[in-house]
Amino acid sequence: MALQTIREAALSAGLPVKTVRYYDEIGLVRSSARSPAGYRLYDATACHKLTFVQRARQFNFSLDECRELLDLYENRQRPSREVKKLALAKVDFLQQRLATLSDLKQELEALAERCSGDDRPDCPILTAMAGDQDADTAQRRPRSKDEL
Amino acid sequence: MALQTIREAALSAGLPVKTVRYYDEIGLVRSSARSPAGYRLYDATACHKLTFVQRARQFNFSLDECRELLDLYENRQRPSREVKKLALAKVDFLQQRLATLSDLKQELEALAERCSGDDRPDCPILTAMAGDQDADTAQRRPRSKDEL
DNA sequence: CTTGACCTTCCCCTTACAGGAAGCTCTATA
DNA sequence: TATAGAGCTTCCTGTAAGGGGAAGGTCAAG
Repeated sequence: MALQTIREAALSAGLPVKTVRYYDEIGLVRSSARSPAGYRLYDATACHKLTFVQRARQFNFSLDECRELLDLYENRQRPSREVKKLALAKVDFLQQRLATLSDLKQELEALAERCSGDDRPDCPILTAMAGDQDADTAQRRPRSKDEL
Repeated sequence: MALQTIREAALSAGLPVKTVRYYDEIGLVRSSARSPAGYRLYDATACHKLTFVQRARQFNFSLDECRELLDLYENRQRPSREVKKLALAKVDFLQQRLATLSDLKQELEALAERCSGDDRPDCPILTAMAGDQDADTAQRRPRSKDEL
């Protein structure tokens, strides 16, 4: 298979051109060569890596994690243990996030349910946010690092 | 109640000082005054607003949404309808996120389960990301805007 | 009088790109 | 062969919501 332009490579991996250029720039997936005019060129291996990263991204892995996974994938000696570790860590992460979001949704749903949603101004949602009932609970739960 | 320094206000709202300064800077919650030396000073109302925003943030509202909620809260004429609309939109948003993350977690869990996780290098996780089975599915699902 | 805690502004860093400007290159068509 | 249009390049700016830290002013206590 011949070398591909950035557009073709991006298309085959299901990524925007800008993203592919970015991956090259940060050294995550380098273009395999440059044309005399300076155009990025991608061979089959590079295209493959782009696809790999695209999939890993769909599984919610960060670019740094993708880098690790690519390394593991490329290193034919790596033990599957390490990959599994990464995957399970991600599963844990997702589990946490799910629990938090689920709680959040329930609380918000409950508040919304008690709101008349008409022309009257009384609203339990605003009251809940304005009230001082658990001012120090907030202290103890200062917005976890892992956003969302 | 006397005016409070930024630290005291931050503490009472359960927010980092940097955050309170940031809210002032972007005009979300302005400090009510400045000391002769230029120190930010917060009165009870300002502190109240900080707490309000902190709570709204815990409910996953963006700063822009917090601004809207604050407006609604301050405007004694607003109909509760608008607040409810915002809340329900957020609930919808959370619902979407939950569904996506849940799917993701299940897929990843399934993959991890099939990985031996030992010294051998074969790993279905990496295989799944490297495989070409649904190269165009990726095309049709080009990473939704609503991240995570 | 000095130390240490607190405050100020200013600037860069983060994630993972998107949008756009200025300018070069390639191809197809008139 | 000239030119239009698509495609490529680099560079710059912006996003959300602050965090980290430098340089420097301020305040209360010992």
